[in-house]
Amino acid sequence: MTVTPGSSVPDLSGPSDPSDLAHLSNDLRLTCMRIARRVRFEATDALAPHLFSVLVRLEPGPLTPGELAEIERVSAPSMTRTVAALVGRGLVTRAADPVDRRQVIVAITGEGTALVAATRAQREAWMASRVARLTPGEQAVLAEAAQILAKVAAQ
Amino acid sequence: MTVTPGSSVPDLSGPSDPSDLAHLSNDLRLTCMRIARRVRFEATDALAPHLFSVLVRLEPGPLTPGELAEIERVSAPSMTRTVAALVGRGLVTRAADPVDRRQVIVAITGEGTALVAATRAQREAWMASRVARLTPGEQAVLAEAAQILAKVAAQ
DNA sequence: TATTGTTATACTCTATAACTATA
DNA sequence: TATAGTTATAGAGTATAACAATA
Repeated sequence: MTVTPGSSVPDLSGPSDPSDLAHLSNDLRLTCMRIARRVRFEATDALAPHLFSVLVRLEPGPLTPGELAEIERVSAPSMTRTVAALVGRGLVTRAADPVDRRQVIVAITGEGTALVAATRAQREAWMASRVARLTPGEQAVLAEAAQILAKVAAQ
Repeated sequence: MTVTPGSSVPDLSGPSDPSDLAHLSNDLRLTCMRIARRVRFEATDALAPHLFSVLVRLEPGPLTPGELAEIERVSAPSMTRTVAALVGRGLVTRAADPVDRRQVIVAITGEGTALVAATRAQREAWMASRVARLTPGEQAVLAEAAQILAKVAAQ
């Protein structure tokens, strides 16, 4: 590695050879997967992953079952069941579309929004408590890295 | 944020108030989860997640079904099925323990090892191709960040 | 009698195919 | 005739409870 381990001052010349680059990308990948796993694991998820995922999709606004099935990449019958489960828990509502009555409008309820917020808060608390223990210098590096990683994820 | 967005030189004073810290930890968490998701999604996994996970556990050495069930946090009957599926694909072998004949020794095969290696290479390639597009300065920041994040994950 | 692992049975989530209602 | 969604049925995965083999 061309970067000194443990130093808080990054070597801005960056990795000098392909081997370093391979190590870096692999370390990053593994670390991100571990953190994601820990975050998911620590949270006492009150809802199964597929139900929670749909709930999050509905936060910006109502969608039809067909749209949800496409976004979540599951079949239409699967989404019918998933929506039914969420309706049964009072987390979403189903309503007939007034214009095209073949369609159904699925919308998140106040209870659903609250559940998503609570889960987010729980996951955020896990991460925040760990980041808070780092030195200001380390936090600054992570602040930089967060923006770079966001670009990587968006590619 | 006290850190200039887009700058390649981190502000080593770090976030100055709790709100920044909350934002940072949340950004990091979301970004890590997105990258983990993308990596898993992009890889054309030839094996279901639970099968792959067991295979990885067996890489260091053979284990019994009971040990695997505890590590993977599933029931013993579930592990019986999982091991049977892996045996059916030729990825692991089952053998009676010569000492305690109640026990079964599950070991990864050459084919199993090759499959794990191929999947790893695929996942690494996805990440490496994206990291390679970054500037040397950005890569240097990520190299620093990878070490800090590893500490966070290990906590 | 305790332990290791398997078989029996049931529940959940998934899918494809067939069906209903609407356009 | 085409489209949106649901119901019918089947295939994996999970679990608990009952069982067989071994210590």
